[in-house]
Amino acid sequence: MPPRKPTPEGDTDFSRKRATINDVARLAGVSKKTVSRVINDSPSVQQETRERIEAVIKQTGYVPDPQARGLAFRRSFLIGLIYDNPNPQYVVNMQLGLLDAMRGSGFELVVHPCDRASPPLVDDIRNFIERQKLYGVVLTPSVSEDERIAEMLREIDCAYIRVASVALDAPGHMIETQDRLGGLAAARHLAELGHKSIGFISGVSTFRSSHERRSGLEEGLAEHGLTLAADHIAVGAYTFESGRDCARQLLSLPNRPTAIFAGNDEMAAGALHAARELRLSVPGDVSIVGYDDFQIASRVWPPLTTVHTPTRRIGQMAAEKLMGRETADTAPEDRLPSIVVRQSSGPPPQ
Amino acid sequence: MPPRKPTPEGDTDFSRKRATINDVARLAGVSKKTVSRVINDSPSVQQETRERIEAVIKQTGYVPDPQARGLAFRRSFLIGLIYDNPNPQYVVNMQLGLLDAMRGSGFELVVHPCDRASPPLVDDIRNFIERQKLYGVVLTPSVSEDERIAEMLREIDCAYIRVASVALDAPGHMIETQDRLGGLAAARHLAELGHKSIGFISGVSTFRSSHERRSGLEEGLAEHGLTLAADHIAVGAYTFESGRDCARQLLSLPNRPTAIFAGNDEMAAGALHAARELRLSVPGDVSIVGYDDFQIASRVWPPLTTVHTPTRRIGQMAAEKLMGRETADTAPEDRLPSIVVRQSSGPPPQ
DNA sequence: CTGAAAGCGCTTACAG
DNA sequence: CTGAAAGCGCTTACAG
Repeated sequence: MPPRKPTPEGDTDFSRKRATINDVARLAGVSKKTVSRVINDSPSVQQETRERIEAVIKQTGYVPDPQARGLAFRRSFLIGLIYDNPNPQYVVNMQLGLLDAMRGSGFELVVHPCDRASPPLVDDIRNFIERQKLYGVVLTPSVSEDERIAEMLREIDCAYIRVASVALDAPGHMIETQDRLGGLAAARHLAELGHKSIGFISGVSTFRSSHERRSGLEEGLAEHGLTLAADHIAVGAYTFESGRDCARQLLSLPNRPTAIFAGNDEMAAGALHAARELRLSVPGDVSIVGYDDFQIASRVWPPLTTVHTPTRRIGQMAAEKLMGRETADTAPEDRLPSIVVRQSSGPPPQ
Repeated sequence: MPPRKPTPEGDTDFSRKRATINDVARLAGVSKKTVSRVINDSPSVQQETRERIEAVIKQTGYVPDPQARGLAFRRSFLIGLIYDNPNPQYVVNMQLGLLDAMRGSGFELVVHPCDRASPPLVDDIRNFIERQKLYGVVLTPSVSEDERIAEMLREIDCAYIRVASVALDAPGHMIETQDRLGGLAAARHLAELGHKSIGFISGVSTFRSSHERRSGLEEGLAEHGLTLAADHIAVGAYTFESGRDCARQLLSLPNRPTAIFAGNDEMAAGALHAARELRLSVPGDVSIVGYDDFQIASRVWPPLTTVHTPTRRIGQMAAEKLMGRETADTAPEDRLPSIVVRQSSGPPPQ
């Protein structure tokens, strides 16, 4: 078979080479500007013309080139995920949620981990956004809580969504995870089991969630006439090791708590190790409750009672909001933290 | 302060608006083509001219627009990560490694999880690549093992790197993780502890790693005159639940093994749960060895002896190779699996 | 070694 | 409602 001669005037085989806006315009007998109007859902196209163009688009399998479109729009079709949370499961769940919403939209996800303590952080993010002309960005804790970044984003007029435990910005820029409610659920669970002496292992204080989870805990205890004793609070760092160390400290107290609420599952897993070292049984001697409901919660022994966080759903909501495609309201149980009772919590010892 | 009048002929304030190739050309008194030559490291630019242009680039902070460059090149500066491994830690480590190598290169990472069982898989990936005109892609197991995808990649002439346990392609397209060596290390460790009766929980058979890890195990056992009994092999699915179920089966055998090598940490964690249910102590009654050395390995009790996989380093090597920037040879211990001894393995019971 | 023209595949003004 | 021209910021192919 001899190589096919290119037929510049009437080529209609787009199985190998992708069709362009010019091909569609030629085949539909209109100008490329009119094709552009159809692509961009402009209302000012005659119904009949629109249908003819749409037929050609379908037939040729034409898809607009995001690069060319981006160059002309001065804006790409890339969405950036900017994060500093080191937990792999959080990161992956968030990515999956964003991608859930982005599937079929023509947008793609560019990931950008960062270090909040890095001095050039704000400039780095700014360069990343300006260089790629990002369509918008999603920020997760704790970088989402950094006002310097939010300010820069407004300055360069970049669309953004901040995922955080409380409203830090205008509603259009926020997805709230309401971690206070998670702390509240943990407190109620433990109080209802009969615990009166409860310990708290906090996450690192630079994460807003640490404070929200604690304030929810205190609110829930107060409902039952209980308070969080000062010496029953230990400040960890959301890491396994810090959870273990904090739990050692709390469980070595003469008046040791009968239950510990840890700020996340990693620290709760550390607390489990500390209890084992001290030959305390869980939940017989001490109940332990985590936060996140990541895989680790069901891998440790005993499986952890924990607060489930709908991270993937949160990610989906964030991307929908960024793309201006908010779907119908989500049921609260789908987007708010909720307690998952497993085997690490039980009534206090007699 | 009155708004500055734009000065089309001599604007030199690029603190707000980014400089373009035209600005640099004008300021350096050359054509934009010559600036383009400097950007692209063309040798045919006079030293003096080059220096003048470089000075202007530095002064203006000019960075070429990847979108415009991409449109002209017919290729973007995006690298795609295509994966179907559901383990969050694997995914995140791989991403971090790729980003390690990409930092400062001007490339960005676009993530593309997929489902290998999906019928339109190959077309989806092809559309993803062609639409975004990806510079190249990195594939990880098990999609990296799919020949239909590799074939399509060659057909559309897309640069690609396959990360897999063995060489499935030309060296220029491969990063080998050599999982056989990991199985070998696990076997030697257990044999040296004195185990004679060893069980194996395999990963899902559609992952090449399942077979490589097993063949390494058998090779290591053979070195000590041992073999893997047929009824000591259970086929899991790389999941926690499958590991638990397989271990239940193996540990309920009349001639139960004194040690179990699980194909990954998740299954090893499941095996730990099974041992606990059966009131077998680890490692007193049975030793358990995992594979991956992800965080979970040190969170469970007892902390797992496991095979460490340098996933992040592997990712870094993959991106370097894709960008044609291979650095000096890595020490083998940096890129090969190696055993990490913790507390889940010990001598067999007397 | 250097440049003027044309083009990558789109969109934004501006007309009509 | 539709289109011809100019432009987004680069590079390729061709000259000189």
